[in-house]
Amino acid sequence: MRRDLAELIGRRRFVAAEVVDLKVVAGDPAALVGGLAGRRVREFGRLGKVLQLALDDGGLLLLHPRMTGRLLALAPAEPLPPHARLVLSLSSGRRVVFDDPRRFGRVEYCPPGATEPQRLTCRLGPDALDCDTAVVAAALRRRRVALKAFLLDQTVLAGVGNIYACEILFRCGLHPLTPACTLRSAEVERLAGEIRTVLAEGVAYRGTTLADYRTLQGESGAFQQRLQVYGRAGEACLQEGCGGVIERSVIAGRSTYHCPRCQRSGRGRRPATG
DNA sequence: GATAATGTTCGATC
DNA sequence: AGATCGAACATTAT
Repeated sequence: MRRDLAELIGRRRFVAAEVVDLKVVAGDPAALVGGLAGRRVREFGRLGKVLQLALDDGGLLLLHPRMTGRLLALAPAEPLPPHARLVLSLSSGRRVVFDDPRRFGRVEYCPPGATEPQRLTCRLGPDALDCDTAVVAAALRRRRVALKAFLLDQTVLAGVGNIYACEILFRCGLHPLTPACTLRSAEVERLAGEIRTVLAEGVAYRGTTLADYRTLQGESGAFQQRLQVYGRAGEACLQEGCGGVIERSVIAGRSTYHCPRCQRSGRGRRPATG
């Protein structure tokens, strides 16, 4: 999303911002509208799942798409999509709309020199895409939580969501219930490596489109074709010669998928093997 | 009509 | 303090 947006917007100015649904703004909608007018983006950044646009006057525009939010580039005369929440008009005449059926997504405007903490990013740990193995190792050591919950905790590492958490643990051969602090050093290295690899692959495949996600140009991602466990409950494990059947469970309140034969480092909490 | 969904936050309870 | 759980948020699709 960050790369597509940087390409589309570039050095063009925002000529207007329209808040279609007040709920999308965390903070003051009028401040956002007034603060964006006439500004251009100095830097297109991102931390975890949050887009960070640094403006030329020191202001900041943050956006978190949550479950179903997406940014769409509109053709010149194209009508707004049915769930438009925010519309940004550019000096090129083009418009970018934040479309979000479930209305969980949020945008936040921070004026230049703001003293208040940024609501969308202030609790985030370091970014997961280029996470440092030593940082992951230190965080793992301190926590007894299930690995699945560990990966979803955005204060530890920012950016791993439910789909990628399942895929990362499968590739590591680690059971999702394994307590974080029990990993051996080889497993720690493997986990940190797969976090980086799986996320990079997700980016290369332009995301995972199960139903809602679209690129800025409205195209579906392709990583859903690469999923090995997510959403595959009852189906055969894809690992050559495994013969296991993918199971679904709920960990940290989220659907979790794993192969009971490939992922067995449960340290006593794994299901009976028979 | 019931269920589940790519995410986060808050309150209650251990 | 940490963890854990459920509920809440809101809408759509199956």
